[in-house]
Amino acid sequence: MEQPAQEQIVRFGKLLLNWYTENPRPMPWKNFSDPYTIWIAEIILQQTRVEQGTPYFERFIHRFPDLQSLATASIDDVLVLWEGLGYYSRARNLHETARYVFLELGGEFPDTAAGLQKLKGIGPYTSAAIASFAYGESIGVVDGNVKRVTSRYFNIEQDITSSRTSKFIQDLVNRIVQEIPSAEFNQAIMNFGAMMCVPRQPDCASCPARSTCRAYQLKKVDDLPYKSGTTIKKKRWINFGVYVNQGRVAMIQNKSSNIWKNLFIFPVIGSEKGLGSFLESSKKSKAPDLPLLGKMNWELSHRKLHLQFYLVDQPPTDWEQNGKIMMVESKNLENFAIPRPLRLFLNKISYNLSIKKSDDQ
DNA sequence: AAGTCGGGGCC
DNA sequence: GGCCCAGACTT
Repeated sequence: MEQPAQEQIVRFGKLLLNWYTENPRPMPWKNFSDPYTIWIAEIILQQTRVEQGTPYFERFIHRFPDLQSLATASIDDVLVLWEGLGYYSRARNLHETARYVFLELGGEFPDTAAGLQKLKGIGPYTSAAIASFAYGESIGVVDGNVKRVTSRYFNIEQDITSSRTSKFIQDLVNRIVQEIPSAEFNQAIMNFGAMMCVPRQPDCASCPARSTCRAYQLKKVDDLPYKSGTTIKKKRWINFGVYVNQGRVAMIQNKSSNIWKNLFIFPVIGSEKGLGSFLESSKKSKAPDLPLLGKMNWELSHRKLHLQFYLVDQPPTDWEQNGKIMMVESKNLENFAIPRPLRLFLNKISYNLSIKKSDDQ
């Protein structure tokens, strides 16, 4: 496919810019222009809706207001703030990059997209976002919004998950920001995708771009963007051992799997290797002969987990699972980063924990 | 290019 | 139940 003509992309850019001027969308990180704050916001927003990420951004900036505060913090403290947001490697890379920029680069971020993209956790999208918003570089962002809006407006029929299509769209928006201020255009097209050109049932009747939108003219709005088939989620079964004593709960930091890496979990029953061995095989292990406290199904982006929680009545001396088991006071659990399903389970049994504790006293 | 990384909201 | 979200990294 060939790039659209110059006058087409300029018209497109001006349409979106006009729409953006009349439809502002206040977001807390727009009050900042420094690369650190913009970087934090963009990492939090990766694969995350603005509504979901906003409270995390507020808490994060309050706790780590500048590069030094983040670079000198522990990864466990960062993960506590990240709990519930998912994709925890983002927090790990965030912390590592903060330390690198603070210690090795003298606290100064690279001021170009190419330089920024060398940092861990910063890819094509985030480097372009920081470079345009913080430094005014003429480079376009390509995220899910941009792929959807451009594929519809210009009738791009190629699979948007392919790298060739991403490059085509990157070249397209890069041409636009040669003519139009990059920061404004990037903000405009993402807001336009999130508020007007939405994935399902967009309100094309009130869209200011419909008269020149190719998908609208061809009645293909519902068919674009095109995406190749999705992979099925594999099932996994995991049995956790819940050991409670004097109001304390046995927890262990997960080092054996990339899922929930460095978060704190219950020790896993039936494997000395911990969580990782269960996530490798699809076998449904034999149910242990123990009291079942609860069951829970939990879906990740690529796994369907069947979680079972068993009550264990003996100290977990033989559960050395690539880490050290610690007895955490129930009151202190909030200071640990814990996966969502386990946190929900803990909240459900917290009443029993306190009962147990008062019984012992 | 395909698989791996979370969790929530919407239909 | 499937899809999408201000994606990046690994294989």
